[in-house]
Amino acid sequence: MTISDIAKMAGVSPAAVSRFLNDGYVSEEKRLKIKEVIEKTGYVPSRQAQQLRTKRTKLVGVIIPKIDSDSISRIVAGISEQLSEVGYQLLLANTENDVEKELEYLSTFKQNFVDGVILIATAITEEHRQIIKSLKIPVVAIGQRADFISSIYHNDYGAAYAITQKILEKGHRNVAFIGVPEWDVAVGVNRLRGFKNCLRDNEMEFNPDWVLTGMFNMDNGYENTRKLMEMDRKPDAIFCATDTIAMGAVHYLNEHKIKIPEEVAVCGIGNGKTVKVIEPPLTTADYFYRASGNEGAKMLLDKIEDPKSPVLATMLGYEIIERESL
Amino acid sequence: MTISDIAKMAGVSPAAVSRFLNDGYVSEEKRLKIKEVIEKTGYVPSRQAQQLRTKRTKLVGVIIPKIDSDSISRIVAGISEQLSEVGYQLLLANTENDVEKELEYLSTFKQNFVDGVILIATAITEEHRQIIKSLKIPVVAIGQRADFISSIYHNDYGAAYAITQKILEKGHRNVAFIGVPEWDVAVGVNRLRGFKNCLRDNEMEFNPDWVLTGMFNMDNGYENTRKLMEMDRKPDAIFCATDTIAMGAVHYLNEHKIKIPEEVAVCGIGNGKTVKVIEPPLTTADYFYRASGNEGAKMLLDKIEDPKSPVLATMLGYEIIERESL
DNA sequence: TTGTATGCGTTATCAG
DNA sequence: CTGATAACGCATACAA
Repeated sequence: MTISDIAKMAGVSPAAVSRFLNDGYVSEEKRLKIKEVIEKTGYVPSRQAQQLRTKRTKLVGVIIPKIDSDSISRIVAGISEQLSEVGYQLLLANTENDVEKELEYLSTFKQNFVDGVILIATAITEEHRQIIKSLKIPVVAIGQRADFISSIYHNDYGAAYAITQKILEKGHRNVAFIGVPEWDVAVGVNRLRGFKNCLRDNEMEFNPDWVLTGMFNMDNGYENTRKLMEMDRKPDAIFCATDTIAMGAVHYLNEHKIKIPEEVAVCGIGNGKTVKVIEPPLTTADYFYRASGNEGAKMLLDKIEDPKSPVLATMLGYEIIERESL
Repeated sequence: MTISDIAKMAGVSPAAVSRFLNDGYVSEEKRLKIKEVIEKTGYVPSRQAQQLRTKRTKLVGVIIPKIDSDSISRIVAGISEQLSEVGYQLLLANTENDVEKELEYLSTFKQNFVDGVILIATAITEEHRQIIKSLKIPVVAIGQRADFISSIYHNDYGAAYAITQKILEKGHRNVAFIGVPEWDVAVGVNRLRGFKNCLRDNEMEFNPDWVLTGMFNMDNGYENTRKLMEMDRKPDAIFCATDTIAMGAVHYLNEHKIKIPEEVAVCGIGNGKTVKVIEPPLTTADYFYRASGNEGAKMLLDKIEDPKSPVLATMLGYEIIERESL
C-alpha cells in the first residue's frame, strides 16, 4: 500500500495525497475523498521512504551510562514524556559505564540516523568534544555542564554545601566524604567542593584522610565505610556523594550494629526511591531528575527545529529531604 | 558522500561497492581499491536508503511497563547485550503500566518500522492477541507465558512453592500473602498458586483473609502489611509476590518496631539489588533476569531470520537466596 | 490549487 | 566477475 495506490483510489495525484498528509494544501473536495480512502485502507506512510526524502528520522538517541539506576530512569522517563508528545521516539544506548562504548555510540549516531542526541554522561572529555563537534546533529548533555553544547545540570555545589551545613547544624564535627573520581566533574568535583567550602566557611577542620572515592555503586559505600570505621580516629558523620553509595554505607553500619545517626550520621544525594524505606530513612537532596529529562528534551527539540539557536546551560535546583539518618 | 562517489573514486561501479559492502563478491584487485577509498573517506552507507531497499531496519522494539524497575532494567540489559552483538539496536517504549499505551506502541511498530518486538508485559489479553496477530513482524514475550507467540518466562509457581516451603521449614505457621491482581498471570496467579499448593501439601491452614493484593510498588507492601498487623489474628510471616512489595512490608515493620524475622518473617521474589542492603537483608528468589533478556533476544533474532520457525516457550529456573529476613 | 517529473542512496536484476 | 539500470515510497520544484 503506497501513496500512489491511495492516489489512484481517490482519483487524485500522489502529490495531492502527500500534501494532504503534510502541509494540507488541498481543496476541501479532494481532502474528503483522500481522507476517506486513507481511513478505509488504514494506509500509513512508509517511514523509511520519508526518512530518505526528508533526512529526518524523528528519532532521538539517548546515551546512558547504565540502565539500572534510579536517577537515570527518572531522567529517561522525563525525556520520553516530552518526546512522545511531539511524535518523536527514543533510541536508548546503554554504555554500561564504558567510555569507549559511549564514544562508539556517539559515532554511530553520526550518520544522521537520529535527529539529535541526549548524552547523560559521567564525564565530558576532550575526546567527547572532538566527536560531538564532528556530528552534524545537535547534542544536549544532561547531568554535566558543558560549554560547547547545550546542557542541563544540577546544582551539585549548592546541594552538597547545603547538606554539609545541615550535618554541622546537627552538631556533627567530624565529617567524612565518600565520593567518586574527579573525571566526573558534577559528582566528583562539584559535590566535593561544596562539602569542603562549607567546612571552611564554618571554620571546621578538613581531614583529607576522610575523603575517599570509588565507583557509583553500593560497594563503594560499603568498603569505604569499613575503612573509615577501622581508622583510629573515626568520623561521626558520612556524606556520600550519591544515594547508591550511601546505601552501601548504611548497609555496613547496620551490619556492624553502629547506630545511625547516634554514632554515625549518613547523607546522600539523589532521593532514590529506595532510600526512604531503608532503616533509617536517608537524608538526601532531591534533584528533580524527571524535570531535567523534560528540559533536556525540550532543549534538543528546539535545537533540532533551529540548529543555530544559542548554546544554553540551565541549572536546576534541589531540595533537601530530611529524614532520620541525620 | 554516497556509494556513487566512492565508486567513482575507486574507478568501479556503484554495484561493485555495494557488493563489497554486502556479500563481498568482488575481485581481489577492486576489493583493495574500494577498501582504501572507503577508509580514506570514512564513508558509511545511509541507513535510510538501505532500509528503503531491504525493508529491514535492524531495530528491535522493546515494550516495557516501567523503566525504574530493577528486574526490567536487568532484562533490558540482557536484550541489549545480545542485540548489539549482531548490529541490532533497541528502541525502548515505556508504557508506564498503561495498557492503552502498550497496545498503542504495538500498533506503532506495525508499520514495519522495527524488525521485531519484545514485549515485557504484565498481562497478555485478548486485545494483545488481536494486535499481535495483525503484525507482520515477530513478537516475543518475556515474563509471561503465551501460547501464540514465543515466550520466555520464569518458574513462578516453583519459586513461590519453594519459598513457602522454606517459610514453613523455619517454623512459621501463619503465613500471609501480598500479591497483585489476577490479570497478571505470572505474578498474580502462578505465584499465589505456588503459595497455596505448598500450604495444602503441608496440610497447613489457608486463610483467605491473609491474601491481599495491590500494585507493583512499595505502597502495596506497606499498606497491606499495615492491614495485616491491625488484624485481631496476625500472621507470623508475609510472603510478598515481588521484592518491591516486600520492601514496603519491611518498611512498615521496621517503622513499627516489629522485629523481623522474630515476630514476622518477610520474603520476596526477584533479588533486586537493593534488597540485600536493607535491614534485615531479604530472603528472595533470583530469577536470572539478564539471562531471560538474552534468551528473549536470541529467540527474536531467530524468528527474524526464519519467520516460520516454531513457537517456543522457554521456562527459566530460579534460585532461592536465603538471608536474614526469614 | 493541481499534477508531473525528478531524485533521495541503496540493493537486486540481468545482460555482458 | 562486472556494470547499467530499475526499483524502493515518498516529497518537492516546477509547470500548468
